Amino acid sequence: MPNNHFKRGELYSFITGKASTAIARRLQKKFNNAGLNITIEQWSVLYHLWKKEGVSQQEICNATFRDKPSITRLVDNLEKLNLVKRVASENDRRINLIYLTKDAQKLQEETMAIADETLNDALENVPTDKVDICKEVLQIVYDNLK
Amino acid sequence: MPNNHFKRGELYSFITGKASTAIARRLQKKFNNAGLNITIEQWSVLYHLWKKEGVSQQEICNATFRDKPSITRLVDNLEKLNLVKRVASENDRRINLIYLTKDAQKLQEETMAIADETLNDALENVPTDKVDICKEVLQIVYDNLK
DNA sequence: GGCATATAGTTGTTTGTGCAACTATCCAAA
DNA sequence: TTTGGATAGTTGCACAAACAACTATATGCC
Repeated sequence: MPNNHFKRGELYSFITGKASTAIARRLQKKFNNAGLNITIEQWSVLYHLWKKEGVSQQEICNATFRDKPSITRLVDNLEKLNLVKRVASENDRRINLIYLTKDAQKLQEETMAIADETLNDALENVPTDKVDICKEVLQIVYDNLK
Repeated sequence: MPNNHFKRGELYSFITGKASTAIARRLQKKFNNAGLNITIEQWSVLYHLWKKEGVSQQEICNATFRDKPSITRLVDNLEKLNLVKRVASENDRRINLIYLTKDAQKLQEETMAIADETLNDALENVPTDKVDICKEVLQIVYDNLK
């Protein structure tokens, strides 16, 4: 039995990711309270577009660890909210390049401040070095399963 | 600025819980490959019932960090699969007590072995002390946001 | 007893996810 | 140049989560 064997009683909360669920719920509530009419999933797509826009849906899939149908529908909903636009690529007509609208640009500052605040809430009383170890472990877990 | 302030570029994967998502997907695949026709969410309910059955739906809500409608529907689906039964409480007719069927009892050994295996896959090359720190951090995060 | 309030559970709606099947386009090799 | 395989994106389906609104039952207080 390897020394990293997990005790059964602890399986559950690790698998369900209750901590990340709690963070997501808190962030969503703060968006709602601020009158921001977007879901955290939509926000996570905008998050990547603020870093780099004019990317294909496939690139968004890779960046956000989602499959193609999920991104199709998130982009559909973001388009309905007038936050992004699909623009057919001239070089390759299979590709939609996704661009931000002015409305979406306006959201960046406010939502990022709320997200910062949320993570500060979450990590209160957690020493920085332990946060670093936690991130390291989660990254290895992700790589192990990729 | 508190010393636990999170750098913006790292917000995202923490919030989305990509590690726990990856674990969940791996576990679901192993269930499917083993011909087990249940979702991980259904399994997470069974997981608690194996520890203690004959509990109310509300108790399952608390144990699994879900709201009541989610549990209503998970129990609906588990009932359709003939894995649990709702039994009206005699003391309090508002309450459904949830019991496992024989079919569900048979699933315990096999699915727990698969879950163990999945976590061993996930935690390969992660030293035990770092796993412990990670769990500790995630627990504090959860408590901070509760 | 009767009423207000709390609690247990259900239902409807919107949104998101994962999978499979599908269309359209591109590219490379015969 | 045609054809076969790869890639980008969409659609249908089943399942799940969050929220609000609802029903039914229990409880505590007058």
